[in-house]
Amino acid sequence: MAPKVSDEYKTQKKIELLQAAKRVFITKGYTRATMQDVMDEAGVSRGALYAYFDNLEHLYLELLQFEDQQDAQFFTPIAGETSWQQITKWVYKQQVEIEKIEQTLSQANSEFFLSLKDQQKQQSYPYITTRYEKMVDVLTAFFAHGTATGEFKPQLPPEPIARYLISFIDGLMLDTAHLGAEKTKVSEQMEALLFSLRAMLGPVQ
Amino acid sequence: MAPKVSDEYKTQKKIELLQAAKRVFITKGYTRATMQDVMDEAGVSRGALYAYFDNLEHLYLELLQFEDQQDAQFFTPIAGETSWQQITKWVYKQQVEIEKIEQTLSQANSEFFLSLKDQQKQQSYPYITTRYEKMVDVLTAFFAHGTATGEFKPQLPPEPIARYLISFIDGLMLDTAHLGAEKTKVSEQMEALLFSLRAMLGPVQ
DNA sequence: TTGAAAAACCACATTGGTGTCGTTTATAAT
DNA sequence: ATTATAAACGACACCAATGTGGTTTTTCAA
Repeated sequence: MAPKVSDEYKTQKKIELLQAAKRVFITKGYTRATMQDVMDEAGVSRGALYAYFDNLEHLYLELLQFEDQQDAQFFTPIAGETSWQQITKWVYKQQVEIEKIEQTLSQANSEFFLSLKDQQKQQSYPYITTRYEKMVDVLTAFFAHGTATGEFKPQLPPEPIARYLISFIDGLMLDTAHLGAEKTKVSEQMEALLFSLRAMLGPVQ
Repeated sequence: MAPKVSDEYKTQKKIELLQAAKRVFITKGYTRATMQDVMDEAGVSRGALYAYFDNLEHLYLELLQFEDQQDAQFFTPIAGETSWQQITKWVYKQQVEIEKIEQTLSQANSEFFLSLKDQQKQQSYPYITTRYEKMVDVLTAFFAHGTATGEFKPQLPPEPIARYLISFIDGLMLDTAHLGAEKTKVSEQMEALLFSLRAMLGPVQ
């Protein structure tokens, strides 16, 4: 006997489908995207797509995880750079990301998270709820490290600073997704953010 | 001859329907709410509801305007209170609002705004796009006033501070709508906000 | 080469909601 | 009372999208 294609094949195909889905989500957002759109974009039949993903929600969730496994390491201490330099760089990276928000998944992400308000769903996707916590942890650890080296003299505990930073970025993304980068004056706001961070962290430099 | 019910009647009925709709939007958000839900909640027939509102979008827009015509005057200078006291109060009011986010329209609002990403729609509803601008103006004027009286010694121009403040609040709302008020630690973040504002505005006191 | 098994196709039944429209009911001026 | 008129009703046709399952096509080991 002899069935089947290689083990590779399926995961490769899956990645292909995820990439097509990503394109769809970027242009249509989450709410207005459909399985049909993904089929069309991937040039694949209904049955094929459903063989890999049960529904749009699962599809998005997989995409989210796939994308996530990229970043993460931005906040591990780097030799030869001060923590303040690192965070300045990160802020700038966020700015660039937000300024070309039309070409990112930010909008779709917001929609996706909002669409999960359904109680039941939230609990069945622990991944979603731990994402925020993880980011808080990473930032908190980063601030703690900067403090330990004597570079920061924080005026507030590190964790609230971390949460505060996340809220601001999320809000700026939301507003910019809605109004456009010119209307929200992204770069001016980033200046204000850096000013605030400096005040809260009291970097020595 | 003689037709018709009173002129009052219709506007009264409309308000009734808007209130029913509000309850629906609070519990289901915007995306998952349907005209059917509103009919059920209001105890009214399909035809009746459509006689007042063409579709869900128009319905929400009218509700939004109806709700908006409440606030507005929070940032007009008040005799016997410093600007810093006023803004502290406002921040606290926001905190309370966000902490009971399950009973407000915040979630529905976010969803509604996001759902308008469609280019065409955005332009046909100038009200939506000017809402943000109006809030920026109000806050900017408020900061400028506090500066004119010598109470603030701002380290940044007032407008970026205003936008920055709005972004943070929007982000905190978004995250809290998604994760709940305990997970986001609303009050700690508000402390951080006040700290930042103090640093940016340099209030004398 | 052949044939078993999986991958892909696609037609179909189903769902859930929308907006319309002909009909019934209620209102109030005469 | 009568009657013109508008408000409210609810059945219906429609649409867009979903998920299923029987069929065809590929693939690859024997």
